[in-house]
Amino acid sequence: MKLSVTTWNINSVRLRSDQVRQFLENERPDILCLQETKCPDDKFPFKELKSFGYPFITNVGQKGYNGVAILSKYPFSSTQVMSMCERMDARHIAITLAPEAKQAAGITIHNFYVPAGGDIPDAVLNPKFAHKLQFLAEMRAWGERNRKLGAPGILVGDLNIAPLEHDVWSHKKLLDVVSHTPLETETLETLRQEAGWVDGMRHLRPEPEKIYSWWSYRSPDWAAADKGRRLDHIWLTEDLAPVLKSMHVTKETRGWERPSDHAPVTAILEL
DNA sequence: ATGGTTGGAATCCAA
Repeated sequence: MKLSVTTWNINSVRLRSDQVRQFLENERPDILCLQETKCPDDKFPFKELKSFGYPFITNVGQKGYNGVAILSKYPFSSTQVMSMCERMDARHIAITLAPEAKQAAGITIHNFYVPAGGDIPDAVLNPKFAHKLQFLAEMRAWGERNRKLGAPGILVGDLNIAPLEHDVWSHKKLLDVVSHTPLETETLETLRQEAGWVDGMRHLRPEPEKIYSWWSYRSPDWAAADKGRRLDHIWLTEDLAPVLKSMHVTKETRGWERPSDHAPVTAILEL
């Protein structure tokens, strides 16, 4: 069987629920992980999203900021929410697929939304950058514990870091820009490798191919300028790497009217 | 060197 998983920072699920519908109609992934839903739990559009053919939904939200959700065609046997940095921030949610998901049963899918980190890449001058580093430190500690469980897993999300040289439009120009500083990129690569995750996109499409999933709203002609960054990731435990068949970015959505600044990233596995 | 845009909530903050 095929299992397809998409991650998409939607930047307001209520404003863009019709774009979610259009994307799901076009691609029909089995699982859709959303970040930045920006929606308190009592206003989350469960019914509407279910009507798109995804009867199993889990969500953790908050008013105005953050928020993560997972839509699934298959039932899950458990859900999990981690509180990071001792805050109530809704930045993680996970599911484990139930027996009805057949060969995919038992796979856990973690959906993360890493803090953006503000503008100044200095933890002393900028508390938001300090928060990002603390979040990464907690992800590292969690990743090591998680690896010892030895369970098959997929980690997706807006990690707000473009780790490799060809994950940004200009490596040199972005070395001092939050999301591509050596401190961030090295920290992310180290925690990924320590926890045994394979970067799905680069596993199939190694450098020097340029791959982006985000284009700033501030660029007047984002498509022509193409000053993108690969901030959205799908990582797999090593046992799942051999069954990863394809990875793609749906750049089309970035050209839709009133788009999210992030495009969906999808992995297709053959289990 | 600077400012550029967006969403949500409240007249600014986070991205």
